[in-house]
Amino acid sequence: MALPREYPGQSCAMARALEIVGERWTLLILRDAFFGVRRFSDFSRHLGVPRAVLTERLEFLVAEGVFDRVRGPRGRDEYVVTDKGMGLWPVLRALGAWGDAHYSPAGPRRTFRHEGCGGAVAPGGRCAGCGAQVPVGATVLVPGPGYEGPAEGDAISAALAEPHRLLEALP
Amino acid sequence: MALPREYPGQSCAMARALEIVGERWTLLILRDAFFGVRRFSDFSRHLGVPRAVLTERLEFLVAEGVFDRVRGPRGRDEYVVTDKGMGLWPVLRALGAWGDAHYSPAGPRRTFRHEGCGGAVAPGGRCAGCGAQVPVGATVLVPGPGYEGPAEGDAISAALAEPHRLLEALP
DNA sequence: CACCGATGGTTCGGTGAACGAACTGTGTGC
DNA sequence: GCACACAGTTCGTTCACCGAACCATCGGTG
Repeated sequence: MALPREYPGQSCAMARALEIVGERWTLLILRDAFFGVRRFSDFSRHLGVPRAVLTERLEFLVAEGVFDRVRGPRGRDEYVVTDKGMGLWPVLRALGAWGDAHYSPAGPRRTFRHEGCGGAVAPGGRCAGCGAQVPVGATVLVPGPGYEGPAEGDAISAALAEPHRLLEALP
Repeated sequence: MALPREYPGQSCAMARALEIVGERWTLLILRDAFFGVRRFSDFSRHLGVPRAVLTERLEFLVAEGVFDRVRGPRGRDEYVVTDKGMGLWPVLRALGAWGDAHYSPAGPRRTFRHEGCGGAVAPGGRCAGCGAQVPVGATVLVPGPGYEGPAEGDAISAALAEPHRLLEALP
């Protein structure tokens, strides 16, 4: 049988992309990585994904060149987004924009601003202030009006609630 | 236990969106719908998805307001994308752009053009010809240099190979 | 009218993935 | 040496996906 991640017979770029990032948890792992999460246990704690699944997903994403596994300080492995992985930011941004538009009556839970200029970054990546196309690394994540506060006793979601640049490692 | 489609504890717009469209097959069903597929048997034949799964997905997407179920000609049910569903086009477009960039060495398999103007539509939705933001319904799907031809004996993929407007019912 | 094929499903047994809890190994810091 | 955090692995259970077969309805055709 075809592997469950495959979509046999679909010679389509969207299907091909979904074979890489379409499995359960994968896009949320990637979202956390954009938000600055890098370590196995931080992904695990913040997402609540079974550890075996997390191992398998990280392994696969490294093999596909979406993540790099690097030795961080104190001998800990860190998973960082590659250039290829950064190409997936528009996908996550579009998903978030749709989710906010239809399931956040109080307004967006997170907003994105152009570092320096400070203008709001539209889902397409354009800055409403200066009109520039903002690269992922120059985007600052700021809680929006619909933000509901961090989960109880979760250091990761508390750190995510502070404004910070995308892809920058959390403290 | 939490329903399998859920991501418990994630108060995030992306997670919320993935609870709607993150299950296996859902985004491919939606892609086909944008390309003009509307009937149960056409989805089934073209995607090869198990019929029980297709039933469940269509039902759920109708309940969530992504599809409308309407009585088509000759008493057949048709599933058409709602305004809310159209909001997901940027997600699919971004996925396809990433898939093309990294897994289509011969160039994109499909391209998108601005109806009338004829300019290429960028993943963000802007027309390279006239600079306008192109609505989904004014986008024309055209096979690109990486297109590999329709699957053998598949009337649906043959119809998809002809240039046509998005969301317009196939012949 | 009886028949027939297409449509739009439902049912059902088998299989593989996800789940969660427990366990293991490995590298620091004290 | 010892404790602890980190980064997994193992394992039994549960659940969704799979594919094949079955069923009801509708529209035409003889």
